[in-house]
Amino acid sequence: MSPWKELIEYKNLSKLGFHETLTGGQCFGWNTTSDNSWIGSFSTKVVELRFENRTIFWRTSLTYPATSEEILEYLWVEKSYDDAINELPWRSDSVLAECIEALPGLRILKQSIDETLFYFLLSSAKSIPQIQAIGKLVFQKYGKKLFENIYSFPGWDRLAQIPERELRMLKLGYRAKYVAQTARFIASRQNWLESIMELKYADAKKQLLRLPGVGEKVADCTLLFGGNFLEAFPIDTWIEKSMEKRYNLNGWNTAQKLHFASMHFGKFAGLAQQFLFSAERLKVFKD
DNA sequence: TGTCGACCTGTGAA
DNA sequence: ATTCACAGGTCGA
Repeated sequence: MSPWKELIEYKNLSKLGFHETLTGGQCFGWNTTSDNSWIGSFSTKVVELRFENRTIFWRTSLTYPATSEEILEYLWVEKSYDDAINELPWRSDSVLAECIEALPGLRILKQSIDETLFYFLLSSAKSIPQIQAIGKLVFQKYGKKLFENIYSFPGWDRLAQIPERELRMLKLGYRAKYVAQTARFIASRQNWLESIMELKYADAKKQLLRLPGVGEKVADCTLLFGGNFLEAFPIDTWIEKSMEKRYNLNGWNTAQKLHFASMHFGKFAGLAQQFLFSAERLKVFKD
């Protein structure tokens, strides 16, 4: 590992918000190394981050290094994040205001779409630690070793060569079929997944829904966390409860809730979603 | 269009 | 020890 360096001093960031960003279920490749540090990888670059006195420090692997610019981009530490927060309707929405106040600096990471799709194909009826665990088994067996205990995403072309039964042995359960079939779909269409990012949100979502194992929720997670579509608003069980309880949307169906989210939260609805999700999960509200 | 059970497996509470 | 519900869902009837 390289020596520690200062990445940025960042006053609108809390340890909780940062921790939740890295381990709260939008990504699955980070592990805590101490009370205030985390190690993980993105795009085959290995990085350790530390949060201290409102400052982020970083160091990187010597064989798979990242630059500070790449880390800042991955973490969405840019003015556009502050602008996005500013555009959310927290001034007139006390629920959202409370979430943002409780989790300063919570953000959407800029992950790669292929790896993000893979993880969320595994996500149904699994807890966050389990998604992380079974994902890691696949990385370990078919990916490249980047660092002690850190392996790379094997890629869809590689996954397409693996029989479903072999994936089942890695504890994927019925998700093995989703991964195997999706891998074959993607591998047989050159540049199909990457080209989705050039589309408009609605069209990109429509394309992803063609994949086996990808329903509305997984499609939105993939687009929000892996495609930088910040208007995507994944509705999972937590958000479902949040919208019914906090916004009195009992009896509304999914399409109606999505419409509400789009109207009320606007083009950064996905960021709002992350605040609502984490606040609900971490029990920020007294109920 | 809306509802319901099956689908794998692990974990934690009763 | 054994059961049972539930876990950031999707699919097909």
